[in-house]
Amino acid sequence: MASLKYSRQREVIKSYLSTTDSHPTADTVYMHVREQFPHISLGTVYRNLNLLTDIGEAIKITTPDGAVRFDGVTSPHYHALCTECERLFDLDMNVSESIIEEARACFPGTIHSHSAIFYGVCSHCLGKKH
Amino acid sequence: MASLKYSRQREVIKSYLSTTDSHPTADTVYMHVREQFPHISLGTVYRNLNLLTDIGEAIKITTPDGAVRFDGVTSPHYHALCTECERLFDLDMNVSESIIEEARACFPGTIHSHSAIFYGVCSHCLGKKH
DNA sequence: ATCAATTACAGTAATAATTACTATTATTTA
DNA sequence: TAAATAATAGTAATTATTACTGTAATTGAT
Repeated sequence: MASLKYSRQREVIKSYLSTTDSHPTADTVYMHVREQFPHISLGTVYRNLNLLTDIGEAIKITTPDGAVRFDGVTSPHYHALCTECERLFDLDMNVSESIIEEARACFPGTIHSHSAIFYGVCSHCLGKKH
Repeated sequence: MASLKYSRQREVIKSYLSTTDSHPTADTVYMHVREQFPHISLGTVYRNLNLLTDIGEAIKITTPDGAVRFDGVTSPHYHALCTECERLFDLDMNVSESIIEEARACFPGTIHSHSAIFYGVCSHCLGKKH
């Protein structure tokens, strides 16, 4: 019960997420999806983004400035945030097993996952200086 | 110019942060600080928490559910979030240098810092089960 | 100590992001 | 094809945070 029903809106949202690596916010998703679905409502975008996150077909990333962004790449990976342009990048880097072991060793409980964000300046912004 | 002026309110906020490791939200800080300062306004709490963060006397941590929490411990450290009770813990664990090196190796830009949160179940919640 | 300049405050209004609600529409099941 | 269920659009409500404004506190110089 409470089974998932197909919806064209959700498919468009999913497909948009799968074609971008820009880690869009809900509002950005809304703007893009409206091109194919002019009458979609922002609430529908929110509901589906959260739903996709719940069923593991998207990842929700909250950056320190409070912005909530979505990622269609669901395999565990780290991110880099450019502190100049606020762009968020996927890092093509293995998730560290040793850091999990270390964390487990110093936390009196269980640890099942972790996330990390690296802060820096992207090559694009480095090029811009001077 | 725009120099910092003493305020008793800010001192009380700072002192509260220094005596707790509960990583309170702005609202929680507000509630506690009001015991000593019944007429303090929530805006003052927000302004000072952000100010303290800006001058490096506090750290702002945003958890995936969007909650913004503050930490009076300003030395770099990792956190563990209990997914049952939502409590946030400081991890007494060295910040990994190797993970920074790895990240630098695969990001075409500079990296100056990073943060990590581990997700799991704390000992208190583990004890509660069954 | 007093005064002028500046910063901070309390209290309130405004904003922004997200969620909740409701009547209607689309999808699924039988 | 009809009944049951879930999803939608559109709107209202909620929550967290910031902005505004007149007053109060702090500072630095006389």
